[in-house]
Amino acid sequence: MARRTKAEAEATRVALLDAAEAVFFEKGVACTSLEQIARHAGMTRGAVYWHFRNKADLFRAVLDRVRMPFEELVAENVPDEASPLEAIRLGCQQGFHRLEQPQHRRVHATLLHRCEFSTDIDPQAIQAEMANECLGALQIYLDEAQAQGLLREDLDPAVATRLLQATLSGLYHDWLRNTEAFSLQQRGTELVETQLRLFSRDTISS
Amino acid sequence: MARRTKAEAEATRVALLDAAEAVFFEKGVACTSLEQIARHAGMTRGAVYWHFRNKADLFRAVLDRVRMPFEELVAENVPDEASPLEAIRLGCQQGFHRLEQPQHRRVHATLLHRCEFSTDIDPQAIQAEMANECLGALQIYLDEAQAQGLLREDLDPAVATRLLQATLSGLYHDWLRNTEAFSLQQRGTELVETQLRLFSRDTISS
DNA sequence: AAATAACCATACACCAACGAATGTAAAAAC
DNA sequence: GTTTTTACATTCGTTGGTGTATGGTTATTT
Repeated sequence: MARRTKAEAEATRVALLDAAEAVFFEKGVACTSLEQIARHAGMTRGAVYWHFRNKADLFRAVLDRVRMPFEELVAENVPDEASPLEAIRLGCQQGFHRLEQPQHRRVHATLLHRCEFSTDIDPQAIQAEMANECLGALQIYLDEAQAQGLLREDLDPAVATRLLQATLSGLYHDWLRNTEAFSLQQRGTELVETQLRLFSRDTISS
Repeated sequence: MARRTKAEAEATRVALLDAAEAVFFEKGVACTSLEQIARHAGMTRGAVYWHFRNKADLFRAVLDRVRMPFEELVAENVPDEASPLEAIRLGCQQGFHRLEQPQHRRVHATLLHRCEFSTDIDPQAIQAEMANECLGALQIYLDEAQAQGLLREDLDPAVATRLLQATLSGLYHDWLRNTEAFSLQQRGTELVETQLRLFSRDTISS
C-alpha cells in the first residue's frame, strides 16, 4: 500500500476508532477481533497495529473520546449566579443531554455491559474514577447548599450527597442497560428534581 | 474413569460450579477456559462437557444458584403486621445481608463487571429481569403506603418508586464495583432510611 | 447375572486470532 | 534528486481453546 499523507493517516485513525466503537458495541469487546475492526473500517490489521499497540490500547483510545467530568458539564450550562441546587440540576441535565448523543451512549454502554475485566483492561477502575469525580463535585455543591440554609435541618449533606450519587448511578446503569425503555432526559429530570425537592427546606406543596 | 455413584456425580457437578464461580470472578468469563475450570475442580474438560453443554450453559447454572426475588426477601424477614414502608426497609436489609455473603457477592460482581454480552450470554437480560422484579414489588408497597396516607401529599408514588429503585440500583452497582470501599449494610441502611424518611408525611425532625 | 448406561479421562482434529516479520510505494526530509 | 521514513498490506508461525469421538470402568437396572 502506498503511503498516505498525514491528514489521510489521521483520517484512517479516526475511521479505526469509529469502527472499533461500532463493533465493540455490537459484538462485545472480547468477541471482536482486530480483523473485524479493520475490515469494518476498510483496512487490514496492519493499519490497526500501526496506530495502536493492541486491542486494549485501542479500547482506551475509544474511551478517551467521551470523558465528561461534572465540573465541565456545570461550566457548559450553568450561569454563575445560580444556586448550588440549581447548579446540580442543570449540570445533570447537561449530562443527560450528552449521554443521549449516540456516540456517548454507545461507548458508555460498551464500558458497562460489553467489556470485561481482564489483565489488560480494567473497566471498573475507569468507572470508579468517573463516579468519584462526580461524588466529589456533588459534595461541594450540597455543602454549599447547607451553608446557605437551603436544606432540611434533619438532613446531613454528606448523606444527601451519597443518596443523590446513588440515584444518579442507578439511573445511569438502568438507562444504559436498555436505552429504549425510557427517555433519559425525561426520567432523569423527574428524579433529580424530585430528589432535590425532597432535600429542600420549606417545600411548597404542589 | 470409573462410573461414580449418583451422589458423587452431584458432588463433582457442585465442585465444577464452585470452580467456575471462583475462576470467572478472578479472570473474567471471557478469559477463562473450560480447562482452567476443570483443573481448579480437580477434573478434566470431559467432566465439564458431561455436566454442561458449553461455557454459556455453565455460566447460567452459576447464576441460578443466587437468585433472590424481592418478595422472597420480604417473606424471610418481615412480620405480617409491618407497614408497607417497614416492609421495604426490612426487605432491603435482608437483601443487603444476602449480598454480603461471599458467594452472592462473587456471582453478582461477575454478572456486572466480569462478563460480556455475546451471542451466547446476555447479562443485560438477566439484570433487567432482576431490576423489573424489584421495581414491581416496590411499586406495590409504595402504592399501599399512599393508600394508607403515609406519603407526602406532593409525592407521586410512581415517581417515588422509580426514585427508590434508582437509588437501590446505584448502591448495588457502586458497592459491587468495589466491595472494600464501604459496608453495604451500613450505607444501604443509611440511604434507604433517609429516602423513606424523605418520602414520609409529617417527619419528626431529629 | 447380564446388560446397560452413567461418569469421566484421554486423544484428536480443527480453527480463529495474535503478533511479528517482511514487503512496498509514496511522502518527507535533506 | 536521492535518501529516509511513513503508513500501511501481506504472509506466516504459533498458540490456545473448542467440540467431538472414543475408551474404560463401575453403579444401576432388569
